[in-house]
Amino acid sequence: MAQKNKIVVQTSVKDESLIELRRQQIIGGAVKLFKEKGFHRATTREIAKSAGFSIGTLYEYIRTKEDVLYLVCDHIYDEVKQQLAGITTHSGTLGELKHAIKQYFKLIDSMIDEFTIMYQETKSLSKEAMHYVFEKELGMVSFFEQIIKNCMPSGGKALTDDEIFLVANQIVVQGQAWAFRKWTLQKRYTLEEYTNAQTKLLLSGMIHLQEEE
Amino acid sequence: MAQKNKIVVQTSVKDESLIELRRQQIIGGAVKLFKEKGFHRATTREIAKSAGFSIGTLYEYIRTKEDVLYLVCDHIYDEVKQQLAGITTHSGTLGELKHAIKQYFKLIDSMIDEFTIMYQETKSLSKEAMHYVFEKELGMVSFFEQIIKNCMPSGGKALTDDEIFLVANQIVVQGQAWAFRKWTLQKRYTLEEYTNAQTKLLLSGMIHLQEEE
Amino acid sequence: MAQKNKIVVQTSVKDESLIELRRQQIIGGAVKLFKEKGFHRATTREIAKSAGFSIGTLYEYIRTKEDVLYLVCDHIYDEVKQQLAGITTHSGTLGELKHAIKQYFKLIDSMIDEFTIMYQETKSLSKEAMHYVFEKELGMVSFFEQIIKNCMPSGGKALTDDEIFLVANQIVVQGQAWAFRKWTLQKRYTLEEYTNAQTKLLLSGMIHLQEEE
Amino acid sequence: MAQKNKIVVQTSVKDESLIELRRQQIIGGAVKLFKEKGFHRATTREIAKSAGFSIGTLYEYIRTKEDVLYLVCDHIYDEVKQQLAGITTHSGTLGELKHAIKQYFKLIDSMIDEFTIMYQETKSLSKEAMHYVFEKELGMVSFFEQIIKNCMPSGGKALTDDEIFLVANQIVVQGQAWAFRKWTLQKRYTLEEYTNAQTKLLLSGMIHLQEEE
DNA sequence: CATGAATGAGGATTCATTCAT
DNA sequence: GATGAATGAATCCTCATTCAT
Repeated sequence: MAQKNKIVVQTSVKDESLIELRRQQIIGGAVKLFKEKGFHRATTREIAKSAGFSIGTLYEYIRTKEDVLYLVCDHIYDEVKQQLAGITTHSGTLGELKHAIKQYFKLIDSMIDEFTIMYQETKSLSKEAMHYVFEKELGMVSFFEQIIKNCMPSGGKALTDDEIFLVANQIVVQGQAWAFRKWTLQKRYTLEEYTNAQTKLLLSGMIHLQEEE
Repeated sequence: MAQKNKIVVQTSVKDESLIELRRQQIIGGAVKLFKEKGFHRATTREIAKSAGFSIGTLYEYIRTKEDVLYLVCDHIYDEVKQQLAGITTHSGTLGELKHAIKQYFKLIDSMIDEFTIMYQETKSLSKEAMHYVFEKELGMVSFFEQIIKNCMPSGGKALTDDEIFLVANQIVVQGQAWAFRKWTLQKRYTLEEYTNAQTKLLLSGMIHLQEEE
Repeated sequence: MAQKNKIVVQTSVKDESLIELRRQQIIGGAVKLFKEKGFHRATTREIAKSAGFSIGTLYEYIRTKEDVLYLVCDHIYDEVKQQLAGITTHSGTLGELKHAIKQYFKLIDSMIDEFTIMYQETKSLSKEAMHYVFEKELGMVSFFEQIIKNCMPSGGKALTDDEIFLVANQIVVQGQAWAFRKWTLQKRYTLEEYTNAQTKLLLSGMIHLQEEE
Repeated sequence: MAQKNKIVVQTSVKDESLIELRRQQIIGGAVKLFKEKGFHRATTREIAKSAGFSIGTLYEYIRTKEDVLYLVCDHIYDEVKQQLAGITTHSGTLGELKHAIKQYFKLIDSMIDEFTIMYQETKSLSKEAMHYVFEKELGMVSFFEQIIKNCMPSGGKALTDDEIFLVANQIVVQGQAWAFRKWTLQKRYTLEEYTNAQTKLLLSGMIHLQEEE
């Protein structure tokens, strides 16, 4: 999940720590707003207000409205990256994979609004920013690919790279599914139950994959 | 996947068959446009033009721009419903499930634009329309629930309803994932390969689910 | 109240009696509608519907939307003219004036909607049509001028033409006032009471006018 | 003519004195325009231009086009209120009434455009705003009721409340009549002459009212 | 004669962005 | 650095009018 080419959102303000503070305010305000009415229906005035300052000030820290969306998306990945980074025990056991999944699902649940926004508004980003977001996506997939590769029981036929890729995708997607479909999944599962059930299903499938042939 | 309370998009035109024709034109034009620039960036004038007539005429067949989005969403489900309806062989075998998945994935691949639009713009619908779309979603899930229930090998411990629900959700979500992530999945898999791999993984997991305990 | 230069509303229909019928329908429908929402807020579609036929048909009997307004205004004056024509007893007494006022007020009360419309929408007419309406107004004033002139008690100093004109205007205006201010006048007066009180006040003032000097 | 519940026209601008300034500009521009083409035919762009700024700016000071009309109506009453307030000498003589009438008629003559607009476009206001305007109307009537009550010569039978109300209405209406009918009245009377003649007629009638019984 | 589908100019309103204070 | 008033392009939607059937 290496972070490269972070796109720079231009500012006319010099004080770096102030920039950081204001951006946190912008992101916070924007997330609340975007969740409620979506990126397009939220006005810059509202974003500024929700962030706690005037439009004039908002525009001291961003160049265009789209920047706000990018800021939000970027922030999510930073968070994800940071959180997942601390997970891997490098024990190379199935337990590690289970743990990673659990943490990932937890993370998503705690940032449901952010994730929902990101996946629904991504296409409103410029090609450049969209590309950056896609890269982050791939980073998450390869994070899980790595763990899977390391934890597969050494005995038996190894999974092919493509199979590992598929499973990693599954994990990432099913995590996102919790964000998008919480409204219905919740009726039957708590996050914990959902996590366990998905994990069981996934690992079970994964382990028996080679035998099926 | 029973269809209930279809929301009526008001028209000031009386000729039913003309309405049908024009709406097909609207949907066709809108899908092309929405895919390209998203619902919000597409103007009503563009929609009309893309449909092949004037805004005036467009507004004879819809009430608001949102109606166009609803028309698109509704059309997708009608298509899905119709296509899937012809699938089930009622053989009650695993083969039936495999077949259903295959057809569903095929269907999604053939309507990728429409699906992408629907999932990204859903929140721009009115509460009422959104509810209707959600219902359709649930319809698809229960379609697969039904097939799964019927095809599980009779021997062995039966899956619980919640487990069946989870697997059905998996299928629906992984189908959608093909639409959203085709850009990356495609690099490694053709649709056929993706379908096979996913099916194998899923069935494998499902079948061994009870033994794991 | 001589009627001159009636403006012709062009028609593409030949049958005279049909034209008459359709126009009555148009006027009837329009009055109802205009009262409710005003000339500008009423659409031609609504007018047609309210008249009982399609817009296509409506436009067979008028050239523009304004024609409808003119039709309504013209109709009112025709009615007023016809009704007042039968009033004058030519007795040349104060009783005649009283009677004329009473009938005029009655007439207005029975056509309140039409009058209200006419006075509020007049300026939406073309210069030409507006001029025609103004002429009709003057016709009404001179109708009363005539009666006043004839009924003044021969003894005493005669009223000047300007004074007669003023009184005639008073009558016309107070009649209209009943239409515009019925919402408040009604709380204290029935039409009959209002008529009597106004008449008393007016005649009283008129009669004593010369003595005041 | 107590002023209650002034309806608030929402603004997104905070500087109160700027609001006041801009509103005066809006009212000024609007009156000119409305007089010329009526409320409905005047576009918001024209209003803005006539006021001296862009539509964007116009909409910083109003919410809807109707607000402009309300602003105009409200402004008229404020003017009337202020002007009439300074009139009453509280001498309780007929002279006071005469003076009040004279001032009122003068006021109307100086605001002919505004009055004409108000009476012709009132029905385009929302129920709420219309109600407010009606209230102001009543305020004017009771202003004159008060003066009449105080100035009637103490000898002789007193006028009933209903009669006073009627006379007050007369005054208000005949003032308005000068605005609506200036086009014809002017041919025979200057404002001064009209005022005198009307006053004479009215007072004459009023004074002799009781004797007539 | 009657119908109603088609048209598109026109109008109200919004909102991202700028810039003087 | 912060503010918020000003701007006007852009957008949704309406509706008078026409014309083919």
